[in-house]
Amino acid sequence: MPELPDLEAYAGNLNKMVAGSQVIEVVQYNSKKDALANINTDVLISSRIEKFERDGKKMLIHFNNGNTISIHLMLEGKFHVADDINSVSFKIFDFNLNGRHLVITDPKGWAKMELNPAQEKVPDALSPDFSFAYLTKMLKAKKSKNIKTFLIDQNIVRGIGNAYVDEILWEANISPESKAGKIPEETAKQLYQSIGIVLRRSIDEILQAKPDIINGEVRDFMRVHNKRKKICPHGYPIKTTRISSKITYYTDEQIVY
Amino acid sequence: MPELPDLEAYAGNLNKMVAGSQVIEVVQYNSKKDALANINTDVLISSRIEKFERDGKKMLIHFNNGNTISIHLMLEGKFHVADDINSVSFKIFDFNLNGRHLVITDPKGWAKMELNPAQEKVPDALSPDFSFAYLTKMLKAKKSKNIKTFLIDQNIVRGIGNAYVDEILWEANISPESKAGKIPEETAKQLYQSIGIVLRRSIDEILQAKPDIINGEVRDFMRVHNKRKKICPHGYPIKTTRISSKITYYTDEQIVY
DNA sequence: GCCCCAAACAACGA
DNA sequence: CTCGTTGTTTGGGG
Repeated sequence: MPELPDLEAYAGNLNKMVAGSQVIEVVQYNSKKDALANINTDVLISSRIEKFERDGKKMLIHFNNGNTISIHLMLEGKFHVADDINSVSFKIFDFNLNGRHLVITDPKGWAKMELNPAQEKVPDALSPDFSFAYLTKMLKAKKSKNIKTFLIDQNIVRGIGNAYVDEILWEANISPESKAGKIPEETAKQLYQSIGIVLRRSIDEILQAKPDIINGEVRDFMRVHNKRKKICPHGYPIKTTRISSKITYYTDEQIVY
Repeated sequence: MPELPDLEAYAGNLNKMVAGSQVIEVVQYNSKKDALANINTDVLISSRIEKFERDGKKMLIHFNNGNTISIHLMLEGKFHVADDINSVSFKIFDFNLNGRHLVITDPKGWAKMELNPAQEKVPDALSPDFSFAYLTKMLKAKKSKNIKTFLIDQNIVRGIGNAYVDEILWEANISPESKAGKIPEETAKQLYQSIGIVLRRSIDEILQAKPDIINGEVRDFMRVHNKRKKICPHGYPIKTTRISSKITYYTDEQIVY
């Protein structure tokens, strides 16, 4: 559920709340099969949390002894900071920070965690690696791919999901039915800028609505991917359809390439 | 272009015309790259043609020294029997039968020939291997596959192409939009019988129209896959659509499963 | 709303 | 109208 802007907001707040804390104990609640596989938690004991860093749709926790834990929340995973561990349901992982707890929950048990994950090869949507040259190269390489499935494909660019892609395509005035290879150079530039604008602006909008957010999603500010809105800011009625079986919000203003 | 019934008719006539003939010389016209690859024609010299046998959409020529040549005509390949080899265009292969010639032509150069091909594992549509039990097993195994693409898939059953599949599905009263897995047992029985009925009847109808046919296709007798017909024998208007980009003729009488 | 895998489908070339 | 190969989409499951 959380996409890049949500996770970025979580990271900032988790840094404020628990960075610097020492890990006293770690408990894995391995209710579901392969969640948290292969984690040797021994190496974390007594280390301190140095920093939370978002990477694509994953959260990285860097420890001061050089280790890193990556967490992908999938559909329903959540971070919590709690004094009383018993008050938290659906726990899958608990960092005991000497009294306080950083807890990861997931009713579905689909969240994925890894110790010292390999370096990612695909650029994060807000990293400098995601250049305009890279975008145009990939638009050509995947020319017959639908532009919406292109943007949410984590093997092309990491961090964008089904909600923000609709916002980005609306901002760029590109129909979600377009083919990647048919987008003209000028429009690709527009798209590239819209990705940065929408993602960065949304981080601000989330923090404005919920300054202390570490889980859940704020979605009220969304221009089109928004169940409650009937009309986009330009006055066009918001329509819905399905693209590769994903619910899609758009307007007729957006141009099909 | 030729499908099972066409090739079956060719085989009978070629047996009448040139079976027993001795091969004096063989010439490969290797204009296109990989047509006829790997054929050592030496082993054919001086052997006699024993028999033509259709197998799926291929023609097999069995020689009396134990060798077999297989020929897939693809879209535009053709058999010819000619006295004057120079009168034949687009030659790709010539069997000199001491004066007469058995010639294979193909303007596109796509036809494929093989010496002593491996035994096929997929049943031919008119062979006993293609049992009702096999059909129902495959309908289950490929349950989400479209029924038309199922029947023309040469990895499921060999011999049926885009023309005869429409005839078969019309005969069985099954819409070409159906999913393989949704066809009830009773209807599958109907389908199984229709395959045999349509294919065998068509061989007769072809030979009735052109008793000496060894190339080209007779299609006038077709019930629905027929450009000129507007109405099927049951009085329903014939409609056209595309299924996996193949032109498809059907009527609304046919039930969608 | 997530990701993965397998199977089905579509586009292209020979 | 043929068959392969390749890339993309779809559907099911965790």
